[in-house]
Amino acid sequence: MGKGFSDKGQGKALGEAYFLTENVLHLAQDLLGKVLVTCIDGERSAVVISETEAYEGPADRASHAYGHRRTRRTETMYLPGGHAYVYLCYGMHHLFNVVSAPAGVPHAVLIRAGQPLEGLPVMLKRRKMDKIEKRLTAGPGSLSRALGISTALDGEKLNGPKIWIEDRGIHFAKEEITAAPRIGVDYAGEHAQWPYRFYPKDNEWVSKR
DNA sequence: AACATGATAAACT
DNA sequence: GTTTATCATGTTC
Repeated sequence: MGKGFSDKGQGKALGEAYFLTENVLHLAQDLLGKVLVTCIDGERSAVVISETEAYEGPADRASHAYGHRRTRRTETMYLPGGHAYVYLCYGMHHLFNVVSAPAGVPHAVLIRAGQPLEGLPVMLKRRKMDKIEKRLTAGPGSLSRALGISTALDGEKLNGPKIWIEDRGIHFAKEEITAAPRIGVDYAGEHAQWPYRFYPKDNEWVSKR
């Protein structure tokens, strides 16, 4: 069951300024409820963001940019906020991150799950599914697959025409958000326990409780 | 060799 | 229904 979010009201695409904050923990929480829209090969789809993880660049052992590491892959994270960082994980999953903070500060927010909002038929087709279930858009790999996001979008600006984020007025207060350790970052030692993963309390469109 | 995962199957409660 | 194990897969370091 959904919360019955309307898909009628068109929102306004968020501009670059929104993504320039260095407070990536706040941004990760503020992105909950925002609408992630893609238009790939003319096929449009959108979800309400329902699970995020903050990666605090240089200070965060779980981040690809820990210690200001610069490689061909991580170069995207050093772009100014408002770009897409998409990389291949485990050889098959295209994980989508929102680059944040000013140029040179490699913070990012991993988008882990969303609630389907627009383009359900094309999302089902991309996922090779025939009916809607939670796993359609839960988990970063599944979400990207449903939205048609691939590493072809790495470094793309989040102001369209292929991918952008809208504010349609859905917002969660801090008390409505659960903070928990991030998934799949055990290699990061103590940093793996940091509560940098966020989702709205009682939201069912979350990859793991 | 490691990796910010997901699908599946088998063996549980 | 839930937990647990296994493995597919390819880029990066």
